[in-house]
Amino acid sequence: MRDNELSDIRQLPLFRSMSNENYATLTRAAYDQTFPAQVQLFEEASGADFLHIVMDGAVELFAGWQDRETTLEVIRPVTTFILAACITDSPYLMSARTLEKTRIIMMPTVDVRTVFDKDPAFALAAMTELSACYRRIIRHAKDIKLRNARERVAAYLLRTAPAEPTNASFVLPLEKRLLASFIGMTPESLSRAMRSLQELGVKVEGQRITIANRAALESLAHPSWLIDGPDLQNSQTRGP
Amino acid sequence: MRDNELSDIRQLPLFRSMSNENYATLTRAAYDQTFPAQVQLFEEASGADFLHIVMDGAVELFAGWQDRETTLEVIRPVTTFILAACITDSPYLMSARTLEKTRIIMMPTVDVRTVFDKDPAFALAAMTELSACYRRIIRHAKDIKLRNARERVAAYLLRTAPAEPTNASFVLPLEKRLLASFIGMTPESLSRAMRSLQELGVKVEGQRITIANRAALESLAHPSWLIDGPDLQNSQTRGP
DNA sequence: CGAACCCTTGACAGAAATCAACTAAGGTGG
DNA sequence: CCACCTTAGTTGATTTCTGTCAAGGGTTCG
Repeated sequence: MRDNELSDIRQLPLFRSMSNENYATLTRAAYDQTFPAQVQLFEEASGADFLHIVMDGAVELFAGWQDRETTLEVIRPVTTFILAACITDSPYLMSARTLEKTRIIMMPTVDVRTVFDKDPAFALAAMTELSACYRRIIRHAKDIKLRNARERVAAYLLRTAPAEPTNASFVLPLEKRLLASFIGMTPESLSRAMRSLQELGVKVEGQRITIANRAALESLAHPSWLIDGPDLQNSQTRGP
Repeated sequence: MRDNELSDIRQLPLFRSMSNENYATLTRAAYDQTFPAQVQLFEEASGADFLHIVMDGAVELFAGWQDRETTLEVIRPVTTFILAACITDSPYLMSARTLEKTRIIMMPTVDVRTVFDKDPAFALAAMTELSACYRRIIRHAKDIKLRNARERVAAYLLRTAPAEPTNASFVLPLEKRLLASFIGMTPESLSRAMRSLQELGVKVEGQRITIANRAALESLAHPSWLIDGPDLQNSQTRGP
């Protein structure tokens, strides 16, 4: 890897506090590759040989069953993914594909485990990272199990919209068909849900969304910090 | 805590390989309590003050939103829970209640974090444990998002049924209303789903289930190691 | 015995998926 | 530059699935 990339990664919470020596071990055998869009990086059930880090672009983590498929997560820079499979040396439970042109650092899992064993700072950072992943997917499960389709769309819009200015418009960071898969519905249902939200002051112009009446949307979605995550400002509802 | 309990816990993967000294630190301030059924141990959004370990009985992890509620997990002995909230010192994302008379060890999270920082063996064990939790909830999300209600019930029966003898009967480890909540449906829907599975050779007599035709059930549920977990023997379907 | 509570069943309503058709936008190649 | 093709998105009609509401049976337990 080139030096400037090295320093980029070095700043990540996962690597920030570890020793230089161990960091060198990790990066020595790492690959840095740029993939075009729609490339499958790995397939569920295959062995976890690398810890992946998205430096640029976007990666979809998805899973299939029979002829169905669902998106579990979309990874954006700068973030690691599949840490859990790495640590336990287990097969992936999800497949990964690039959504756009994407640059990825791949570190051999053997190195990750080696360094994990001898660098307490890295161990702590890895644990923190994995805890965050765990809590994210718990939230996702709650979103799916507790809210209906329309409520999920409303909540997604609220947590995706910029906090300031309050009623600003923004562009969906995901293709609608992908968003539909992520929040557990068909593209048709998403389209209809968005349409129905127009009566609550949501304007939809292609990828651009304008929330004219945040309060109305909130009274439907009841955004909660316990489901929508810490990034969402308007999360008064802390209790059930 | 009494000595015999200490040795019980000591055998857990999480504590097995750590030093005696650090183990002593962890257990010194730990509580050992036995609760009756239907006691709420903690509520989502509250601070994670203790790492919990179920020694006996069963604990439900659930979450509420508006007037709805869903079960995320049922913990049975001997297992820890809410490690992630412990490590990150964040509020719980789930509430917990006992399902029956339950004995629980509670270790102050401050001690857990202290020991985590200085005992690499414990750090590794904790990471392994958390990875397993992460992968379990990923599987749960896949189950919910990829299968419909009837398929989820069929898959649950297959993964709960003893592997040998093939067509033995068994008793559901969960109340049906709880099972329904766990696999994301209403009790009424579960009841109907079970009824409809009778034509596939499933006998339902109260809590006792008999699978007369495993193959028929499998052709509906398509059990997969990637969703139903490593405990399920009949998980040929490794690919999508 | 009565009071809960779990489970089941039936009737119904509502939600969401499916199937199909159509539009619009973007890219390709003649 | 335009015709063509592909694909995302939308819309409508319809079916399927699932939740809701209501009632009744059975069990447990005080």
